[in-house]
Amino acid sequence: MKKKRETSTKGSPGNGLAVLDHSLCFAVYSAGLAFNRVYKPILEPLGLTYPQYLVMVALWEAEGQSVSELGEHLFLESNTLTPLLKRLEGAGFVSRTRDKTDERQVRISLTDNGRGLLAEAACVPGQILEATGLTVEQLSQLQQSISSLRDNLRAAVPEKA
Amino acid sequence: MKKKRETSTKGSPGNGLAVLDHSLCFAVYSAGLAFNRVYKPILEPLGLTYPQYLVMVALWEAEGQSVSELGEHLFLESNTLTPLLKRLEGAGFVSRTRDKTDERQVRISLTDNGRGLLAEAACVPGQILEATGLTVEQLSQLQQSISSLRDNLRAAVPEKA
DNA sequence: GGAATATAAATCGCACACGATTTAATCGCA
DNA sequence: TGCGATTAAATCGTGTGCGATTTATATTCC
Repeated sequence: MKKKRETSTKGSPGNGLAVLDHSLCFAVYSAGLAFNRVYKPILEPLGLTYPQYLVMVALWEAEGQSVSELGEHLFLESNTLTPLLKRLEGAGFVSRTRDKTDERQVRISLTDNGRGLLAEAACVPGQILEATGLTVEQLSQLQQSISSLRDNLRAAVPEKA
Repeated sequence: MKKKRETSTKGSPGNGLAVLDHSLCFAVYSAGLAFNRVYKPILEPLGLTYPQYLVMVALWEAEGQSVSELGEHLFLESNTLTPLLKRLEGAGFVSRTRDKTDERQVRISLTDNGRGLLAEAACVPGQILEATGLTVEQLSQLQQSISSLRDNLRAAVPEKA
């Protein structure tokens, strides 16, 4: 009798798949933790956490984004970003001002300190690349695969709007 | 003049690499968030968060692990696990008892409810697999790449012990 | 123009992660 | 045997993530 192979992947675990895709989720989860631990000592001298660093990267690319726009880039919402941005403001890296033409929106600008931090952060990517132990080609390929996975996952969750 | 290729990847960003490896970190980060959002509505009926589910999976595989042993499997420490395990205990899924032969260790056992949850969770992996939109082959390959990346990253951080 | 609706941030509560410290138990070794 | 060193959990404080709600502003549409 040959091994049964379901035509649909939906439902019905119980073959060896459970461990496998636990493993993908867990791999992503634990890789995220590991990245955090690599970034922490590197970002600490700059006075940034990793999520704060991501926000700064986004702002170095495009200053003056609203909270929502930042959220679209980072896949975060105001309930996460607002307190984070207030900490960045408290640290003197950004300023938060209501949009004159739409007072509902808060525009995030860089302070001189915030812009200056870019130079200090210049050495960060190289250190991270080093820690990954990957070639640039592997890194690029993996980035594409994971981004694509992320987009699939996002598409699988009903829109919250 | 042919393109210069540093013999050492250390330091020296400024070429196009910065964006690239931001992107790998960010891909992992945002894929982790996305997985969480997929898991949340699936695990909610079971009364578990994703980290709690990981702990339960580890315990379904091997009951009676100490907090440290769980931590080695999940790459977490007691400062994270202790409160999480207390919540699982409060929910009636596990019991925490001091090891008789070494009272420093706390052994985590499953309650009948905790063991019974395995049957209810049987449908979870299939739903997650579905959400990834990947074939089993892609999934397996990606899992290996990311796990390997994680191990590289972990090796790059000095041991805390 | 004004009430109902929609939208953008902010707020609140809960559950992770994790550095740093504390508490309790065991081990090592003279 | 006993005491310093080591180890295992737990505790504490800070910073995310996020569901749910609230507040303030803008839009819609009659």
